[in-house]
Amino acid sequence: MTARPDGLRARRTRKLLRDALIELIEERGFDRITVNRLTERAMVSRAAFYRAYRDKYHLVEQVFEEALDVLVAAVAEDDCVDTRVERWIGFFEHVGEYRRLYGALLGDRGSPWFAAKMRATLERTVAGHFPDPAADTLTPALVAAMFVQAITWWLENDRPVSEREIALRTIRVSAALLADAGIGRPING
Amino acid sequence: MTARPDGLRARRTRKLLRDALIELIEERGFDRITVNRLTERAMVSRAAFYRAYRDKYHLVEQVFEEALDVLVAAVAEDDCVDTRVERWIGFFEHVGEYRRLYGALLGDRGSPWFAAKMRATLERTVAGHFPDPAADTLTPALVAAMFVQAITWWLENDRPVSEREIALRTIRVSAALLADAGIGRPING
DNA sequence: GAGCATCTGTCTCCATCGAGACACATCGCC
DNA sequence: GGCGATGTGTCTCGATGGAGACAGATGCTC
Repeated sequence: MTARPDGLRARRTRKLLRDALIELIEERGFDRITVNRLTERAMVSRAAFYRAYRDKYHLVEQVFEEALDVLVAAVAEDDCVDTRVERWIGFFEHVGEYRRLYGALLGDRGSPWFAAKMRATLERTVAGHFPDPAADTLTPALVAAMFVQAITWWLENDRPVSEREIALRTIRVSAALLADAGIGRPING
Repeated sequence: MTARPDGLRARRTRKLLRDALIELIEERGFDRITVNRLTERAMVSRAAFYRAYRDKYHLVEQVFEEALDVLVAAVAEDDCVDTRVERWIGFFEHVGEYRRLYGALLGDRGSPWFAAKMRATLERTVAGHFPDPAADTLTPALVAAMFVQAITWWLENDRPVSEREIALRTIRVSAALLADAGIGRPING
């Protein structure tokens, strides 16, 4: 746990716990998960669990953050092509790939904690592209909340529209929001 | 391997290998699977593989036989209700549950070996219900082949009809076959 | 046919994991 | 309030599995 060993066994233990976590969140919601059931489902001993994580919050935090890292990386990717739009389509593609995780954590059985964490992460990403981030903290917060809501809606309704469409619609609204705040090329400019 | 330990670790190793096997059969076909790729996918060491199984044939044999055992048990179940038909519907329900396994093993990327093994198993089950099994060995073989083909068709076409319908249609044809052989209440009578 | 890559099946050694017990907390129920 | 069941987090000890090396087989390419 402290040293986070990267041997096959340790990685496997973490993977099994991750998968079990997502399954159980889907089935019963995060609150009703116990370490006992988690380890039983994952076919891992409780001792191994505590070797890898402090408690179930630590586990879910790690899992969620890993996913968010990949997500932010996908959006922030500094390719030469001038296609901000493509990046946000990539964003929703990532969400689609990890839909079980995001759906479980952001959905009814999840916990407000995750939505808040995701909002904060996106907020930082958005603010990072502002000329003077300290000047306006409201706008990034609103944009971030919008994106989280877009994801939630998209997943709860079983992705009724394509990645491209949901991305375009969300960008359009956020562009209006940013224009109102007096910001020119707002996202990933 | 010889003693087949039933500790959590040993059971987990077998489960991981089973799952990896099915995945890889679906992806590349049984022939092209190597123990290396198998253990890599399963996140298990080669040493652990050889502790649990002799080779990949041993593994697939075990996995397949486990499933067939459950299957035969489902059909042979000695309930009081006079519903032979229900049992064969149960048969197809089982097949539906294990569709990834059966589909993988019986499909194009599988190996004739499995279909043959399955036919033989069903053949024994069918013959077991004959008054004098030694008298006619052709009829059970034909009936068994029919059921295997019904399963293959059903899975390859993504289960286009319900369990009940495929069961009824298959039973109807086999009833004709059995009547022709002069056998009265043929299946599970 | 030589050379190279990959796979197999087996081995040893040591890290990690499972079993199970521990005290303590929490909860629902009578 | 007391009680039983269940959960938590930590610990020890023996079992199991990973790392990695091995010879030998197979197969592909030049």
